[in-house]
Amino acid sequence: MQIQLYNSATRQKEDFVPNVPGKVSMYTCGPTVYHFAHIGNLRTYIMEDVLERTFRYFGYDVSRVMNITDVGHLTSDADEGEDKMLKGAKREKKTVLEIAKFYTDAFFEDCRKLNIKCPDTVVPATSCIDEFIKVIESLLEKGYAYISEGNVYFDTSKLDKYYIFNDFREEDLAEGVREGVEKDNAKRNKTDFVLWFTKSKFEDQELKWDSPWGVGYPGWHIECSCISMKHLGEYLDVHCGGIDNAFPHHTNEIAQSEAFVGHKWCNYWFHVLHLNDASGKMSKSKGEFLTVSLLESKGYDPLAYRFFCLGSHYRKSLTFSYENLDNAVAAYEKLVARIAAIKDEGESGGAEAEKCREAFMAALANDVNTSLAVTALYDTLKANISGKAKLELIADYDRVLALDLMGAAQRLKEKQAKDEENAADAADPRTAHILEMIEKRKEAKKAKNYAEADAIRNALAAEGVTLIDTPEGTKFKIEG
RNA sequence: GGCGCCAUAGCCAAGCGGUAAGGCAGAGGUCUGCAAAACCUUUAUUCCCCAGUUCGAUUCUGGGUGGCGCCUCCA
Repeated sequence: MQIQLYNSATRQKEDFVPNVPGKVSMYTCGPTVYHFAHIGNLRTYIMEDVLERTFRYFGYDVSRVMNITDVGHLTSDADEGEDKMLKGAKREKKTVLEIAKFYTDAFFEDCRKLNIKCPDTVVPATSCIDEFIKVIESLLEKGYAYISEGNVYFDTSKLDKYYIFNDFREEDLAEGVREGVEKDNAKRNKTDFVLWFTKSKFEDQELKWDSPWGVGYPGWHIECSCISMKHLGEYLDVHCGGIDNAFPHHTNEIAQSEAFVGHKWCNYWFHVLHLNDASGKMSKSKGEFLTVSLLESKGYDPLAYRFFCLGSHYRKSLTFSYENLDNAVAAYEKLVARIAAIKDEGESGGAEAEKCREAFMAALANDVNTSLAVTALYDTLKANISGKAKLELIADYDRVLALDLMGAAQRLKEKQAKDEENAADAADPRTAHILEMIEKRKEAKKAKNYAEADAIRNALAAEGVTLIDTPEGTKFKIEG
């Protein structure tokens, strides 16, 4: 089955054809590690993870690279013109590299909880300074870059076509739109950007390296271009990132990478739209700082958040609210319970099962339509096939959805089995107590003293014990 | 100011020229003394508004309205 992907560079859905048959090279812009990631950042990583898993599901051999931005950059959330990394370091009285390490670990811990597969190759920007310098030197040699007031700039006027994702007109570009971003008079063109800084905007820039142009640090865009080319070569299949990076970051990456290699660099651009809250774009400094840990502390399973993300398409902005999350939680728990109730019996596979699988694949092949893929999962649950075939399919789908469906169902079944075991274990004092109450309630019911019966049920409920009346008698469930 | 994306039931959301998927919530039912759980049934004469193209438009075109994003380092 042919995968189709929307390509931001051409603004249309295209057949996905990799440079090397059967192999996909994939680059993902990673986090800037000066603070915890919020769940909006993580939405992008979840959807990129689904993309990678989709490629693998379709049999591609995927090489995926992600950078870690541990070189300081201008802060923009509540911008005070201070280096982000340094700001984090000051806040926590640690060195910049300690901060980077701490938040890199925290990022991958969040990923682990969300079942986001760690990319094959993760590269901190600070480990590639030599590569950055080499590429910048080459760009200077080729005439695509110039030195002005100590900094090295990329000369965008040397390009036939600079804008890729938006059709801006030069004169309409507003400079310094964001607070704290000042107009740089050393640039020849409005759109030129820094490849190497020697004059830090910040007095106390901490991380600096020697270079042919003096002690300084690399510009932001060069980092991704170099890391990608170093690990994935001159021809890249897919480049991913949040939509906010389309301009200027990805536009600049294309400019410098193609100027460097002298030919087209990346074929497909995969941009994930933002998670918003009621007031708009989520940020680290505005409103509640929504992290995975915060959700966990409120009792939410991180995978319920993943399920929430899967319910919508990556190219549509998504609005977060606790109401919406609760909706996803209820749906996720119900889904797991339905899977746990499936009996593993009957024939595996079959023509009908294959139809289900094809519907699931078709959803993914259609520009990673996760919402339809989830629908395909529900349809499989309802399909007229054996329990065994259903379980096989669900386990198979979960290679992409990564909702730990089988694991969660297994744990639910074990819990149910344990509850039954507890119910049978009259030697346990708590169980003995519950059984005694159930017996009393039974007698009250027999005597049609329903007020008494309900009082007993309520008393047990207050202890976290839920009674379930079944034709075979009263069973109970202990919370937690 | 410019550029881009989006608008479908109470909520989330798919579909994008042939007469509105799916999920959550709700309602009704089976079961129950009543609940809970489970299961079954059900829930948009209509897709922001106005024109146009068409035999036919939620889907295409034009014009509005509203929301969101980007415009030098936020995913």
